[in-house]
Amino acid sequence: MEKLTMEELVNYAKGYGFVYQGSEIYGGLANAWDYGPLGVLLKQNIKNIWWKKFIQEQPFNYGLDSAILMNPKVWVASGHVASFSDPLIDCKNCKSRYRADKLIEDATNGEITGDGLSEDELIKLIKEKNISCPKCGKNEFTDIRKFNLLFETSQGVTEDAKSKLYLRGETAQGIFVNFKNVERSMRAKIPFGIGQYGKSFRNEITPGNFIFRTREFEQMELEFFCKPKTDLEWFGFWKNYCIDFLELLGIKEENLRYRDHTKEELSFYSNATTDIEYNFPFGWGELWGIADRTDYDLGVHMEASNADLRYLDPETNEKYLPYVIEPSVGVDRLLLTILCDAYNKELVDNEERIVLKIHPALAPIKATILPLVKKIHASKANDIYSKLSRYFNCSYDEAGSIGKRYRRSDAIGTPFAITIDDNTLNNDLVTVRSRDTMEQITLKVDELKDYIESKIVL
RNA sequence: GCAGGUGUAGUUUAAUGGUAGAACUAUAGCCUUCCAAGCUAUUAACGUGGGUUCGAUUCCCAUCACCUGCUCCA
Repeated sequence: MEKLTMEELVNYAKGYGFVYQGSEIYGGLANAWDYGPLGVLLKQNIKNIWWKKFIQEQPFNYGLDSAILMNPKVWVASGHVASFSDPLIDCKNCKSRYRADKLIEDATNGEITGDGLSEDELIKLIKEKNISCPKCGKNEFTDIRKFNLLFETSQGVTEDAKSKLYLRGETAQGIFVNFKNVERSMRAKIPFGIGQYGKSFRNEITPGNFIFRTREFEQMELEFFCKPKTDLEWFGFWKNYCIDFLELLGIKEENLRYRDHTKEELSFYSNATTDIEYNFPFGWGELWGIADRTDYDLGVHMEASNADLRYLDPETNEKYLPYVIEPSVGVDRLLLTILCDAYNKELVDNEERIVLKIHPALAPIKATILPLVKKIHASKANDIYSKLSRYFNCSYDEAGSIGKRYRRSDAIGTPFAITIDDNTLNNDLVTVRSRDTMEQITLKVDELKDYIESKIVL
């Protein structure tokens, strides 16, 4: 197959009800996308499988659903209010845009870092050092404009009572502030983890590439708390666990790569970070970041809130601030990855067939029920549909030739097509046709539920 | 945010200063006992807003959205 283009994928996603452009009839809203009937099912499946593998099947992990609106002090303490606002500066001549601190850093070959400097200080430095635009060489810059990556909103009904709030920029902070609650109420012992999924919001400077980078997005985050000095061991454990997870979902290995951050790249608080990248139609992009965040997050919250977030080890009576391993992934990115990876075009008898080869556990529709001849078999087919849809998402299709209906279900990744014919009316036997192999087997109607359930468990 | 490109049914496209033709898809019916068959009918489009003009989908301007590159990227 030729390399899939983003345009083709966007058309496909729209045409089959996975993802639509947001607010489309009003001309859209930049980088806003809505999930359609199949998209929402796929997304739910992704989240459920993540929850199953990262929470349900891990005896030491707990789930959480924290609020999107939090006390703004959380975001001050976490550093998001300060470092989420980049000091941006434009070249008046060629209109190129730079981050003022980066500009200084690059121009001085790293001798001077712009970290922690005020706007005035940055401007002063640029003038003093006679720093010029790397693109056109002129040194006429605009004033610094702050670009806060946190969305702001307000709470309170009257103007006076208005108080500024932020929409959360990540779900992780909701976990950190609940660390003690979970530890106490669940009698949790280190090491243990807290995971949740939910929406986050960032005023990205440059969103784009379909649902890869949007301003409203959904994350699945796990914060795993462990004893200091065991952090690198656990980092390795979760890194491998994430890689295994992607393999389990059937993501092709050749489309994945793992990039360990170098010392220079690491955030100042991080001991280790690995990016799992996927080869998207637009190039390699970060899918999953696994970071050893040390005790940075709990530390800043302990200091800012005055709450004692230390853990008392019941065996050694040591009191310490746990280290945190954070394997955190974007739901939308993972969904995009799954669509790109599973999208196939095949020639069958010189006719093109679109097949979405996703794992049956991810498939939005698990089985489609097809009466071979509408007039004769529709009633029986409806009975079977009612029966099976109690257990999983099914569809029913009586329009067009049987081959056309097979193709339609292939295109949305439905793993099984169940055909009802005279053999069903007389002997309770149905034909089950597989999406991937196009092979057919005959089953008793009563065996259908167990057969399909056995294939959709991960 | 900058530069370039694109914008006609769901998709792919045609033509035109006098409001648009098709193919595929879809829907309904006929036919049909297992891989996009056939026949009949039907729905459906000039991104939005201005301007020029008797008249604009077409020319001009603005805007919006998407694509590519740059920049950015917790």
